Amino acid sequence: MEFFNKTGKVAVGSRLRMLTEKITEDAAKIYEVYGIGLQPKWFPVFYVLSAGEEKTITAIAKEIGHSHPSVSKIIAEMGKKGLVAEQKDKTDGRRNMVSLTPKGKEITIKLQDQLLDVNAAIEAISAQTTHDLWKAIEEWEYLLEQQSLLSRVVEAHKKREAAKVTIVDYQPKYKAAFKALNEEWISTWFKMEATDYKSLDHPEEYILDRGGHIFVALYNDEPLGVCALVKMDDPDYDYELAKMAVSPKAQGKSIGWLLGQAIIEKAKQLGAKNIYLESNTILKPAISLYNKLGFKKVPGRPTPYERANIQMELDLRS
Amino acid sequence: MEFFNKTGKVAVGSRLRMLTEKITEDAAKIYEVYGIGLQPKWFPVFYVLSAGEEKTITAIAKEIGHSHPSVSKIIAEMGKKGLVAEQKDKTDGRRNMVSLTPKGKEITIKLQDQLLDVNAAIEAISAQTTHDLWKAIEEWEYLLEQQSLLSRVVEAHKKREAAKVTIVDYQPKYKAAFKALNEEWISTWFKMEATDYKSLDHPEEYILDRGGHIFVALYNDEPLGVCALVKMDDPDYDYELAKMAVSPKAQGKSIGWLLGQAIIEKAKQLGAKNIYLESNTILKPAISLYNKLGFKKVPGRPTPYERANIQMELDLRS
DNA sequence: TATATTTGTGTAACTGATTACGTAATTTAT
DNA sequence: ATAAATTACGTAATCAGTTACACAAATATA
Repeated sequence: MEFFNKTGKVAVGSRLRMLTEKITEDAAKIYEVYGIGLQPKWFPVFYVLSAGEEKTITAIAKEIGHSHPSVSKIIAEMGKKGLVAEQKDKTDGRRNMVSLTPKGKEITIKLQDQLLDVNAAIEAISAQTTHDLWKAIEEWEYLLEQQSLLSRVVEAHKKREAAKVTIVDYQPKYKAAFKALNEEWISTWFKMEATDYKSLDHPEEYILDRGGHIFVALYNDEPLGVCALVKMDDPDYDYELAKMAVSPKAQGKSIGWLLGQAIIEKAKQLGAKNIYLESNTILKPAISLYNKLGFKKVPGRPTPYERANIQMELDLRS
Repeated sequence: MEFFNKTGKVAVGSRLRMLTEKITEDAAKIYEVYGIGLQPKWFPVFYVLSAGEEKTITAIAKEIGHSHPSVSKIIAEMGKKGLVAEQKDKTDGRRNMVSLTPKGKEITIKLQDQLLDVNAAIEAISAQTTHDLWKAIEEWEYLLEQQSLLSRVVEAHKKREAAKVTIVDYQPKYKAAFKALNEEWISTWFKMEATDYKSLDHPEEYILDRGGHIFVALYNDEPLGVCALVKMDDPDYDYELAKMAVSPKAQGKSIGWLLGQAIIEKAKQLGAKNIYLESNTILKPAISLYNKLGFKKVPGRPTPYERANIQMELDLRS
């Protein structure tokens, strides 16, 4: 299919479907040629029953990977043709025990030849290919079980978006953004406190001039995230990670992560032995980000903020 | 899927279907996440239209490998959402020209990002596999186009059946079969002639004792085919292939082919320079077999048989 | 022991494709 | 110029699966 060369691999789904269709179409004809009176779609069910044991509908469904209504329907159809017998389980009234009838077993024998021939034909095709379809499917099944396609795509999206984000040093022109981004989340969850106004209205005096740093995350030259590294006057801690704020419209771009990384990098450059932070457990994504960055919870300390109910630290020496 | 390890490759169809399903299921979710308002099944249609040109329903169907009703339905759905516009062709009243609306074109741009991410995710999966699914599908598509699965299976069947056939030298116990098998086809198509009775009732005297040979094809020890190599008293020809007969219930076992091969082999051993035969053009499969064996039509010669209307020879020296 | 939860199954409705068929417009052949 | 064949396309029915839901039976829990 010329078409698929253009679209690229996004169309694996469509392409797989078409190959599947072609094969099942021929499968139907093959069953007809051998005149066994078995519908191709019955095959998986028939196959598991051919071992001889009685099985329940759900057990069959689980084994062949179909939904149970699908098996239920197939069994009904096969029953009509006299290939299977259904019987309620005596000890468990819910169970419908299914097994092959003598007529069904007869077909098992006839089917052997067909299976041999189909297998031979498929092996012959495989022998002519340099890429093994069977094994490739197996690998895909495994990998998709590890992580779904969806979450892989989301991951790819984040990675690509993150590449568009640049982290830069604070400049006076970002003053408004620094305040606005912080005010946005603070007033959403809590209310602005006096200490907030001090540092947000005067970042130069209260943060930079005292040996701190501020980073700004730009996306298309627009400041969508900010974060400060504040020098602390404390025997236990050198710096505090504070005023981390990311615009809600910039979700999924890893801005928080990139800002955190920049802050940690800067602290290391400054020879800090650790970083301290205060937050609130109501801010789940924030706490989860801090965890990912390596911060650990520590016992509470005095704080000027009402909203702080959790303290964390990152040890830079380990 | 454990199940597929048991069934062997007969179940490629089922297995492919399940992988396809898993992928398309996630595809649906992916479209949802990106919030583009495009249904996954619309993608192929959307894609070909995104080039910008107006296209007819059937042209799209052909390009993406769907049936035209499928495209017709998809276009109707997309039309309802205002993504495509339909317009009757002025010069050809049958044609329904379809193109993207401005709204549809807008989506094209939004879709770019999604395609990038999905492609990246799939490439990431591919990178982790040792067997390339994409290329494997391509190979299968190609090989199935060359020869359908059905005809490959039929071929495998013939080959397997042929392996069960053994060609043996004539023995007195096959005398009845030699006559019966020949009488069967002769009286079906023509009527038995005096010359027939001579050689069928007395094969030893009329064929073997005069330097000829008879081969019998056995299937499960049952004689289902016979053929004679008769010494000729003729300056042009050494031997005649005659009394070839295969039971109609033994179709698809290549018995004719195997007998023919044995006869030719024997003639070569005997140092014959050629083999002659007479037949009737009404016997299509026989003539086709003789052709496959290498016999060529030659001008008519005197013959004791009324039914002969074609003569052929095989040159063993070339 | 009474209640809640889980399990096994069947029915109904949906889905994304197909084939079959009908109709109208166009093209080809006589 | 007319008849026959082909082409474009829509509608209906079908197919092989699915999910959603209902209900009874069995099991777990308070």
